[in-house]
Amino acid sequence: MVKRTSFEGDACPIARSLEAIGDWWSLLIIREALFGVRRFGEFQSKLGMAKNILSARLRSMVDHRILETAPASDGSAYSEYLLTPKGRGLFPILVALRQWSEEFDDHPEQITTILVDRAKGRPVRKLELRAEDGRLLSTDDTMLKPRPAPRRRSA
Amino acid sequence: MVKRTSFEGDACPIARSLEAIGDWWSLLIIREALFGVRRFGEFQSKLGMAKNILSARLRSMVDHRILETAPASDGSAYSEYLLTPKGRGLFPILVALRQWSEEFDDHPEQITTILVDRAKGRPVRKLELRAEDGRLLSTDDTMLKPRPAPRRRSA
DNA sequence: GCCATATGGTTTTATGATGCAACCACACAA
DNA sequence: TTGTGTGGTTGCATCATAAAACCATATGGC
Repeated sequence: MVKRTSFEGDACPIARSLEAIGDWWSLLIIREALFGVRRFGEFQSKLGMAKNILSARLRSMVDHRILETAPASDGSAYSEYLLTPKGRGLFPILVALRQWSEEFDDHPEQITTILVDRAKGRPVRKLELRAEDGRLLSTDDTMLKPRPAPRRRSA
Repeated sequence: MVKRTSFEGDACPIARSLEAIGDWWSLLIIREALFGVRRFGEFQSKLGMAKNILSARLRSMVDHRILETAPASDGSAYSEYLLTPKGRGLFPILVALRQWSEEFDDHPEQITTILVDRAKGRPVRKLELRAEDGRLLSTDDTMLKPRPAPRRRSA
């Protein structure tokens, strides 16, 4: 078998996320969905991707409960693709990708949009990772610990 | 030509990030690199991936200045792969992927590690997106604005 | 020095994934 | 009835990936 290796049973949560949205198009579909895109044709025209691939990705994300189909709001007989809470939970990942590009891209002048605070219209801050007590953490301030086994019922 | 569509010239910073690290393996390689892995063989054995693919990914990330090669620290005649600042800047993306899995995965009991604050050994908080004035922002509190054109020299 | 073995890759070959175009199904309008 | 637009599915060519074989360079024993 020469199939693409699956991360499905992997213990690493990063690998598990990539299993769901780590392909070439999924996050861009989510980006559009967060902007309010719902219809197949609208995804297809905005992203310029092949229709069969879009179809496969939408189906996969519905299977992963990132999207759900709804019976169409404008009366037409087709279905719409809406984000679930799990799908909206991808927002920080998109922000992190955006900010990495903004900070390190070799041609930042080609980036034409800014993410702003809707209330004030001012750019957002960089994503912050904090400790329980509120201290800002950088990479070196963190480490991985084995998770305590979930106790089954009582002790 | 039927090649995989490139996001290279895309104006969207998310697409630009995915162009560099949006493939199946790159982020897992970065994850290992953040843990201190430096050598080809070590990446290969820890990730269990094909050596040719690893070779191609390492080369690609060196091209993108995410990794850099160094002449080996332990005396052996081979080279090591070290993260650049741009590479270490991917850390928030990995944290975001991890936290999404922790929050929404269907089988969270399969996740065996926790990201903790090194100083206290306590789990970190969720990534926070804040406005300039410090307000916590959720998806709906944000929007995209066109970026003002970078002025060339004077006005 | 000479052979065995480990490390660090590259090459070869087979298959899965992707891209494009063509096709089908249905709704609606003329 | 025909035409048009939307929402897909199917076929086929090409690309990317996986697995294994292969090669080059150390390193170690003798």
